[in-house]
Amino acid sequence: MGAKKQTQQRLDARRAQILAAATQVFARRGYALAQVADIAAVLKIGHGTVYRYFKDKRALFEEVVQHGLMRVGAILTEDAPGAETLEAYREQMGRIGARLYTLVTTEDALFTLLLRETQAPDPDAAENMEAAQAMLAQFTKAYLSHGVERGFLRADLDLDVAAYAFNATTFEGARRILAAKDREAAKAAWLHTVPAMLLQGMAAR
Amino acid sequence: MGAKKQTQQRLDARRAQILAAATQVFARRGYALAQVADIAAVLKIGHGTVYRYFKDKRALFEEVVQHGLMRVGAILTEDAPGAETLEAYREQMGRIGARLYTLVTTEDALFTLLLRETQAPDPDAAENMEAAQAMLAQFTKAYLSHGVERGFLRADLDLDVAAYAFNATTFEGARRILAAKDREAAKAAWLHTVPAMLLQGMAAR
Amino acid sequence: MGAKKQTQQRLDARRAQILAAATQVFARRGYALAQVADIAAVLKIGHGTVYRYFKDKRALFEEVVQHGLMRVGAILTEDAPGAETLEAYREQMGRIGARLYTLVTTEDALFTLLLRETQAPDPDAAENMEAAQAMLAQFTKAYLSHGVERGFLRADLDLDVAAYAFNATTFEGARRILAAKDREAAKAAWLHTVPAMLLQGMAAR
Amino acid sequence: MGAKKQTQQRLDARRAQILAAATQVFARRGYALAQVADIAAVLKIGHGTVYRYFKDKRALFEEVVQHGLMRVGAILTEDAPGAETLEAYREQMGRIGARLYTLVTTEDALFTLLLRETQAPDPDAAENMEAAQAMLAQFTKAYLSHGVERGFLRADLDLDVAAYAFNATTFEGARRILAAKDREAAKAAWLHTVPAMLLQGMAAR
DNA sequence: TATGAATGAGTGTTCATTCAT
DNA sequence: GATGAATGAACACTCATTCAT
Repeated sequence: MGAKKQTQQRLDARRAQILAAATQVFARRGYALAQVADIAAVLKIGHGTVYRYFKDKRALFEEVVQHGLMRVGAILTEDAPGAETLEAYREQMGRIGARLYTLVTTEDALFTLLLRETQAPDPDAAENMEAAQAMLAQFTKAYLSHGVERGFLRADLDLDVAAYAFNATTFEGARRILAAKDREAAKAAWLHTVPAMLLQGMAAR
Repeated sequence: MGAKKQTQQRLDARRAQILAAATQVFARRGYALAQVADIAAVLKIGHGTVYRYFKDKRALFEEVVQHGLMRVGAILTEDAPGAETLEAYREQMGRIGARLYTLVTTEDALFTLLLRETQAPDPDAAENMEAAQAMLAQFTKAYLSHGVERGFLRADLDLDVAAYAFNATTFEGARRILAAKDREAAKAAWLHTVPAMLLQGMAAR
Repeated sequence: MGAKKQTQQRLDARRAQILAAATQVFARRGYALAQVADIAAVLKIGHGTVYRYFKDKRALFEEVVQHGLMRVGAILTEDAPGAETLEAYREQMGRIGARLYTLVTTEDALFTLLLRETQAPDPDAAENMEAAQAMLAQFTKAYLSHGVERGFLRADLDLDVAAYAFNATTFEGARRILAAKDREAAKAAWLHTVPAMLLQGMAAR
Repeated sequence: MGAKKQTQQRLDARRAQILAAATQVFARRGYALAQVADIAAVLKIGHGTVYRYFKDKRALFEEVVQHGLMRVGAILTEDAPGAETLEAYREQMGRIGARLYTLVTTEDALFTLLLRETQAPDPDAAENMEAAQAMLAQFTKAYLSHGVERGFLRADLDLDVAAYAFNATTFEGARRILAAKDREAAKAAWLHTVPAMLLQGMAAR
C-alpha cells in the first residue's frame, strides 16, 4: 500500500509537471501554435506520455485554464467579506487586488495565457470560457452586493454591469502589468488608481 | 475609360465582398479554424479568387482587423472634443458610447472578431494588436486629458491607467451586449451605468 | 488582301516574340518553374494571349525546343560534306564547330534551355527528346560515314557509338562554354582540343 | 542496449528503403512529377512517415543524388592509378568503364535519374549539380594527368577540356546503354569503341 | 483579337493521435 | 508505464487554363 501511494504520488507529480509545462508553452505560443511535442520536450519525456495523463490537447488546455481560474477564485474568496466601513471596504479591495497582481507577476505564463485565450480558440470551448467569466462576475457581484447592503455603495447601482466592468478593469490591469517594462511600478499605479477611480469616480469634486 | 472604371469598381466591390465574408467566417470560427475555402464558399466563388485580392490568409485577416479599427477610430473622433461643462462632457461620453454600441450591434461579426482576436492568434501578429490597443488608449487619454484641463476631472488622475481602464470597461460592455439575449436592454444598461460609475464612482454619497 | 497579309505578318511576328520570350524564361527558370504569366509579362501582354498562339505550356515549350534544334541542324548541314583530304575534313569539322559555338554564345538562352532540359521534364515528352537526339546522331553518323568512305577515318569504327560520343563531346563543350567566365577562351580551347583529340586520340605518338 | 541497436537498425533500414523507393519514383517520373505520396505508396507506408526521415521532398532528392554520386566516385577510385604501360593504362580504363556500366545496368533507376536530372530541376539546386560535375571532372583530370606524367598521353593535351569531354562521352555511353534494347550488346560496343577512340583517335593510320 | 478575372485540381507539409514494443 | 514511430486527415497556396467582355 505504501508502494501504491508512492506510485500514485509519482503519477500526480508527473501530471502537475505536464500541466506546468503546458502552461508555459500555451502562454508562449498560443493554443494553435503550441505543439503537444513541445510540451513533452520541455519535460524531456515522450510525447505519447502526455496522452496517458490527458485525453487530448484540448483537455490539457482546459485543465490548465480551470486550474488557473481556481487559483484566481481562491484569492477572491480568501478574504472574508466582512468590512464594516467604507474605508475597510476599500482597503480590502486593495488587498485582494494586491494579491491578485502579485500572483499575476509570479505566475506570468499562466496569466499571459488566461488573459490572451480566455476568448476561446474554438466555438465549442467558448461556452466554458463564458461560464468562467460569469463565475468570476458572480464573485464580484456578491462582493459589491455586500457593499450596497452595508450602504457603502450606491443603492441604484446596476450590479451586473458593475461587476463585469469591475472585472474587466481588474484584468486589464493584469494585462498592462504583464506588458509593462517595470512591473512593480505598473502594479503600484493600477492599485493606487483603480479603487479610487471605481469608488469615487473620475469627476472632480 | 468608362469600361476601365466599371471594371475597377467591380474589383473594389469584390474585394469588399471578400472582406465582409471573411469577417463573418473569422468571427464565427476564429482565425485558426476559419478556412479560406469557407470564406470563398460564402460568396460561391473559387477559393483561388481570394488569393487574387489578398496575399494570404493572414493578410486577409489583418485587413479585416484594420478596417474594423478604422471604423471604431472614426466614431471616437467624430464628436469634436469641445465640451464646456461636466454635464456636456458626460453627455458627449454617452453619445460616443451610444454610437459605438450601435455599431457593435450592427456589425455583429466584426466586433465578435475584434473583441475575441484582438488578443493575437499568433505571436507574430501580437505586435500589431498591441499597437492597435495603444492607439485606442491614446485617443481616450487625449479625451480624458481635455477633461482634466477643463477641470471636470480630478487633476491627480493617472491618465494612462485611466485610459486603459476606461477602454477595458467600454469593450467589456461591447462583449456583454453581444452576448446578451436582449441586446437593446444590455445596451441601455451599460450606457446608463458606466458613465455615471466612471465619473461619479460606485461609492454612496 | 494587302491588309490580310499585314495582319498575318503581325500575327507571325507576335508568335515569334512569344517564342523568344518563352526561350528566355524557360532558360532562366527551367520548365517547371517557368510560369506562362512570366512569359507574357516579358512582352507586357495578357497571359491569355499566349493561348491564342499556343495550345498550352507544353506545346510552347516543345516549339521552342524544335525551333532550336532546327537551327542546330541547319548549321550542321550548311557545310556540304565534300572534303577530299583528312586536312580539309578536319578543317570543316573546325568550321562547323566554330559556327555552332558562336550560335551557342549568341543564343545563350536557347542553348541553356536545350542543354538543360533536353532530358525531358516528363516522360511523355521524353520520346520527343530522344527522337531529337537520334536525329542529330544521324547527321553526325552520315558525316562520319563520309569520312570512312573517303578513307580518312578508321574502317572498323562503330559509327553509331562514335556519332553519339562525338555529339556528347560537342554539347559538353557548349555547356562548358556557357558556364565559363571567359567564353571566348573556352570556345578557343574546345575548338582547339576536341577535333585533334577525336581524330588523333589522346595517346602519345 | 540490444533493443536500442535493433531499433536503430530498423530506422536505418527504413531510411534506406525510402531512399530506394524515391530513386525509383524520381527516375520514373522526374523530380517535378514525382509525388511524395507516390514514394510512400511504393513502400505502403503513410506519406507522413517520409517526413520523419527527410526534411522535405528536395532534401530527399538531394540525398538520392548524393548517394548515387558517392557510388560512382567509389568505382572511379577503387582501381589504384598505378599503370606502368599504355597497354595497362588502356586496360584499366576498360575495367573502370566495365564496372561503371555494370553499375549502370544494375542500378537502372539511379542512373536514369542521375543522367536526367544532373541538369538541375530548379536553379537553386543547379549549384549542387554543377559542383558534382566539377568533382567528377577533377577525378578524371587527375587520372589523365597521371597518363601525361607517365608519357602515355600527349603532353600538349588541355586536361580540363579533355576531362570534361571524357566524362561526357562516358555518360553518354551510360545513357545509350540504358536506352538500348540489348543492353549487354550496347555495353560491349561502348566499351570496345570508346577507349580506342579516345586514345588512338578516329583517324585512319 | 486581346485581356485578365476566375477557377479548382493538385500537392507539399504539419501535427494530433494511436499503439506496438 | 513510457516511448516515439507511424499515420493520414486537413489545409494553405499555386498556377495552367478558360471564357466573358
